[in-house]
Amino acid sequence: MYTETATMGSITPLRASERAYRQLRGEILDGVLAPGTGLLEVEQAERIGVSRTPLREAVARLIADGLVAGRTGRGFEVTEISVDSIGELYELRQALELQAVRLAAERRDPQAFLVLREQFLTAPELLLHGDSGVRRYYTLIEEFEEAIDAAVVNPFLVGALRSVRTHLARIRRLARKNSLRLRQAAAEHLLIIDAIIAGDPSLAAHAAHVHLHMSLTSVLRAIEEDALARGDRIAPSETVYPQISQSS
Amino acid sequence: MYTETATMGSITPLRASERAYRQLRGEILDGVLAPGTGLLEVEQAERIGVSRTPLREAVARLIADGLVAGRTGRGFEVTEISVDSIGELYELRQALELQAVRLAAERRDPQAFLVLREQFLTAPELLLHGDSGVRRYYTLIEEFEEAIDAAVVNPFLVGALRSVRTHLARIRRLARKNSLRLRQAAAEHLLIIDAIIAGDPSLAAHAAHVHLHMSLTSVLRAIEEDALARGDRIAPSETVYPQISQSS
DNA sequence: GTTGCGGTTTCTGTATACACAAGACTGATC
DNA sequence: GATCAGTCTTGTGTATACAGAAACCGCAAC
Repeated sequence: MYTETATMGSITPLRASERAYRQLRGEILDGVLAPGTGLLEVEQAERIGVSRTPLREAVARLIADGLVAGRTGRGFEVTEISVDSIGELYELRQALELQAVRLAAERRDPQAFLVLREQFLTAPELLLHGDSGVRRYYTLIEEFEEAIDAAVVNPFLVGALRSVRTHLARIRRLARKNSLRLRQAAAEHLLIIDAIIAGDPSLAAHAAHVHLHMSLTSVLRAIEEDALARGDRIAPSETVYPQISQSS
Repeated sequence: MYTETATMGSITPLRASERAYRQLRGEILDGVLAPGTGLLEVEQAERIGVSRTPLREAVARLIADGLVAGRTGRGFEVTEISVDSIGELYELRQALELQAVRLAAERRDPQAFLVLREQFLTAPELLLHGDSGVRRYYTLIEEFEEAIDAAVVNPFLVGALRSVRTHLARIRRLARKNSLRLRQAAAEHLLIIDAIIAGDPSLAAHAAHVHLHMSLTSVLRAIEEDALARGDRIAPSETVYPQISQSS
């Protein structure tokens, strides 16, 4: 959004602030910088190899993204992800994605989604091919999201969606999905795509609603199982939807 | 969100970057800095009375808000508001506000909305009292929005709503509403409030949908009338929804 | 043992200086 | 007279220096 390098692939030396932003953002999304980690300006500036000025600009952008929060006195810290915040994020996600697929169904270029449809049909087979298949599947999801963005046109809505996807990327790391769930998800996506091709906004929205419900349920269950496997004590009454204290 | 001055009213000297941000933001929202205005760092830093470093931080936040866009070569500029972008903003607004009132109806504290209800009942009377009445009415709207935010709880959703409201503030300036429309709007708000009090999410969402539709129609008509009054040539076929070229 | 106060240290917030790049202007040549 | 090239101006991107403030540590008193 800042530096247009559309013509050629990042031949531009890239500004220091942009480098710092991308590196920090990447490290936060990959979990290298764990939630709650306290960061100091000088320390990070040295590590990344830029001076404090561009680093501060990068941090300002991360704060705007909601990936980092300014601490009162000392430095800044990577924001926490609580189970509550996952539910909250999905409430926003639902509002945005239902609207997005609705508009996409009204305005779509059928051709683009017909191509996507073919690819999603091969997903179950794809997911039998181990880790590389899973990666290929995730690129497919990205192409799907890009097709939606292109069909929706609306920059405000697309911007809000991008923000949500940033946080989703962090959550995905928390609960790596099993391949059974991924096959289900592919089928759910196929339904949404069919509705969009058919130009049926209402069906597209309802299919997306179903998908998001399944997705949230799966994520929460995976997190819960991870917690149990690590031996965290969870009271029996809370096993279905464990309530963890909320930051923010 | 940055500086907590909850205890006392802005006794804190306030950081230079924060001052620059608030001043620029205020001037953009009030239209003092018109859309399309080109801004230069040195020039603005001098005018506001801060050095370039905090000014750049302020501009970075404004860019994140979508109020300002970086120009390729020279400086930055206040973003344009096209008629298309108003429609697009309302598409996002609809997604967010319908979800918000839905959740508010589920989670609300009835007491807060009963108080609001009483106040909104007096709105038609209030709006007979000229300009001060109109200002009082707008504070009422703000209280309504705050009550929704409090009832929704969800920080992600509330954050997205705040962003939308920022852009709405600019649009309101473009098309100052007549008092007839404001009385209608008050009645529409009352319906939403009643639905929330009744704990009926679906009714609340539908009432909000109606309100937004009326609001958008009114805004577009007001802008069109302004354009005609200024003598702008609009082709007859475009009178209902004039299509103006889109920035962003 | 705990609590309060003061000194010290470290970190942020801001200003400023410097380097590099992109336009603009001027002069020369065709 | 027009066009191109070189220089010059101007503005951003970055580094760094300085000042003020907040946290930490130690000491002392209760």
